[in-house]
Amino acid sequence: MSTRDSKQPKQSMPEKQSGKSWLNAALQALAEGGIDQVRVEWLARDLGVTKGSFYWHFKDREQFLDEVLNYWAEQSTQTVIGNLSYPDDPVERIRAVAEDIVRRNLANMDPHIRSWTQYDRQKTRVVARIDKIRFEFLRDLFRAAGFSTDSANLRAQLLYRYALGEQFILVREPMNKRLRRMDAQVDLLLQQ
Amino acid sequence: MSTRDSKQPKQSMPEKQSGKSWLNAALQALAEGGIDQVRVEWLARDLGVTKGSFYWHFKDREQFLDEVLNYWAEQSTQTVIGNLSYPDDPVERIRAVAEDIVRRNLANMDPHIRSWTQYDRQKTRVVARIDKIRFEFLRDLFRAAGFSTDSANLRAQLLYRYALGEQFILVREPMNKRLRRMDAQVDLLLQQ
DNA sequence: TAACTTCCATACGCAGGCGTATGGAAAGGC
DNA sequence: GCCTTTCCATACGCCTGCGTATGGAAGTTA
Repeated sequence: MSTRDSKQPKQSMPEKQSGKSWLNAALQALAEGGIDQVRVEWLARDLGVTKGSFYWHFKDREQFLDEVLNYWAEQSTQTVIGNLSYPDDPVERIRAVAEDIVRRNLANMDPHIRSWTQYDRQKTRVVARIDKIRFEFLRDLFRAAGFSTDSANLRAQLLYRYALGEQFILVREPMNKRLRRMDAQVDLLLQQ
Repeated sequence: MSTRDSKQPKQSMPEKQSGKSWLNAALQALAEGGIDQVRVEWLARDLGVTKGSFYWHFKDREQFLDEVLNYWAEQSTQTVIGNLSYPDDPVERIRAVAEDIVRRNLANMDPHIRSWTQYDRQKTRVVARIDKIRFEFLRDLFRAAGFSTDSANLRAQLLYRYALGEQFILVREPMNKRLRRMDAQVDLLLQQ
């Protein structure tokens, strides 16, 4: 799996142990200032170590960034599917998901990930895979709410891309107003 | 207006004359590979000249990029408002705009502009101004189509952000399929 | 305690991209 | 026909960030 061909460590998987802190630092830096801020020496300073550490854990910056994307993809699928301690009624689930989208707006990595990966075919495909998973999840919600496959597709696509677009727009409104608006928009999507 | 304090040229406004080619080259490079590809030496190579030209026309890269953004903003408002040789019926105008969004998807600068400006307050505000103009245009279309102000706001926001999100997603479908889908989605938005 | 592994510090070389200094060609003005 | 202005070429210095080489500290194993 790993490209590094050094001897296998004795314990189960200690490779990720300290490498993870680099990955987390990268995601944080990415969210704050874009991929341009993800520089090995800067991350090292953030982590209180030196480049020596980085180049022990990772081959080079390029491979590191690949791992960063995969790392995001992993915990991204986990979050979407894991966070589903949602209500039982499908309509209410749709509302809950929509509310989640609005609330987690600022904490969301999506716009940063997309802005970064937009110009790399490989990375674009990784993101597309995540999109597919999320879309199908949304579509199934609409189907469970009683919509036909075509109808559910339409609504899920509309909602998902709407949510994505939302994140790229500067919004100044207070949270409760945004939530009410989102609610009204979901109403629209729930019409037969 | 201009920050350069050299003597005023005799003719009306020749300053932009040759500077525009740099701005256009910048937009093209931006669309192809992101802001990272907008390097003065690379643009120079694209234009068949050297850096000497660049630093005659512009103070430095930073100010140049500011001008690039303003340049985009200008022709962006012109396009949105100028392209309105659209039909008379408001509903048909909405459809026409939606179709335009789908068709010009690839040619659109928006995702590249946003990916670039996302981490700069000043630039973000410039983009927000454009967003406002476009949104109000869309909202007025829905109002003209008979919707209340609130209702039109809702629908315009939904449509605009949907269109924005669309551009960040890798789409593999053929054009006519995408157009039909967009049509069905506009139907949804046009329900009372 | 000697050897080995793991993890990081230090120091350096190197390339790329920015900006500047300077000269020069072409095109008018007078 | 000179002088000025406009525009660009050439050449250079500099700084930043990447990667590498090497050593060393702490823990582990035998």
